Amino acid sequence: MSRAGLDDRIVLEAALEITDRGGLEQLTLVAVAKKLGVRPPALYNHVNGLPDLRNKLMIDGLHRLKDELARATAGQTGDDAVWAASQAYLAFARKHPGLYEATQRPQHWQDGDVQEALRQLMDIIFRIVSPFGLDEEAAVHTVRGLRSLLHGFASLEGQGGFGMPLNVDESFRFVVYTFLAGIQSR
Amino acid sequence: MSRAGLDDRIVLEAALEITDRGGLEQLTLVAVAKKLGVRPPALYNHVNGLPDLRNKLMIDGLHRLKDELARATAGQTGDDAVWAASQAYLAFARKHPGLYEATQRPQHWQDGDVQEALRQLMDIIFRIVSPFGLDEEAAVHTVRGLRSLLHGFASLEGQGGFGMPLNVDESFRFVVYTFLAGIQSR
DNA sequence: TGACAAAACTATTATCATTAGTTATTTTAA
DNA sequence: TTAAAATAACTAATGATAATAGTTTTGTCA
Repeated sequence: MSRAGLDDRIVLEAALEITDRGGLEQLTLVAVAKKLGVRPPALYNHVNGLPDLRNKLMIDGLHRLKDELARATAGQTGDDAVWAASQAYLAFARKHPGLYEATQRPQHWQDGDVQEALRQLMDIIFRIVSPFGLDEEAAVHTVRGLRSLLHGFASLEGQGGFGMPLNVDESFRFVVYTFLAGIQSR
Repeated sequence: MSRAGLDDRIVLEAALEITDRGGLEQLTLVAVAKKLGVRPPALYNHVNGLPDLRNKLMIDGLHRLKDELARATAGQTGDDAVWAASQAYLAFARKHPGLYEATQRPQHWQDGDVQEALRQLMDIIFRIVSPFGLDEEAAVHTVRGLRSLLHGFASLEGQGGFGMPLNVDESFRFVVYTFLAGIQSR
């Protein structure tokens, strides 16, 4: 029988690779087990079924995204910070399409760990817009707008939704700075 | 045996209701068959398997969305047209969460009917921003931004992603007009 | 070294999509 | 009006997947 020496982390890592390669739909226990050279039931020693695996993937993705945003914006402020965060956000979605997709699945938002990961992510975004000196309501609106813009762009691009033959990076810059200009003009 | 009197349209309608009620994940042939009082294989007389059904749902959703946008913006221009289209877009995503979700699945974007439906949808959005007198590149950037904003907002809201206790409709107005203000300031 | 916990296994059940082959019902055309 | 063809449904069977139960092997530690 010779143990495979699995581990929660190893299982998650395998799930991540499968998901980034083929999308969240490709993530099955059979696929993970095959990748790890093990029979599907063996995974239940490390993960509580497929929904739990998806959930862990979501939490992992949220933490990674938060870390990327924190790193990218360290020491920056104002428009620069927003632009740095935007670039980091899109880069993350591009580098980890499956993980990013997993991050956007609301199935388990009642889960405590998910909520905590989300809270930390939101914290960072609020901190990024705080130098704009907006009142509390406007700050919430602005954060919602920024999230919408970033998620919408990443999501559409990931789906191949931008068909026109025009550089996508330029569009991204245009779009983020347009939104920033709109904020300034209020 | 007494025929059930099915029909492509009836099957699609049943699929739509199931999807809007429980999300795209809930759409199974078993569920559709049960709803129609029929055994699953009977559906193959009207639909070429589950992928085809999802595809038809996508096309149907794109056409409906396009029609809503066209209707909402008829006779309007400038910021008013953008705002009217934005409201119609969000209203559609709210009224048909499952159908909207199906619309955003890129699985079959090589399908000719899907491309045609998308083209028509894009046509309308381009027509809406055309009065802004942007050059060709800026128009593409702007359309990409508007789509990102609308899709991102609809998607996040649909996932329950806006947790703060602040009116979501106000945020939507704020966000759309902020983007518009950004366009003007360029 | 022997007991126990952990990790893997086999076997099984249930759900779903799909295909093959069959039967009943319409529709069409002679 | 009726026989043939097309259509719509069915039953049965297969294959993929998730999940559970029960068993066996492997480490670890007192």
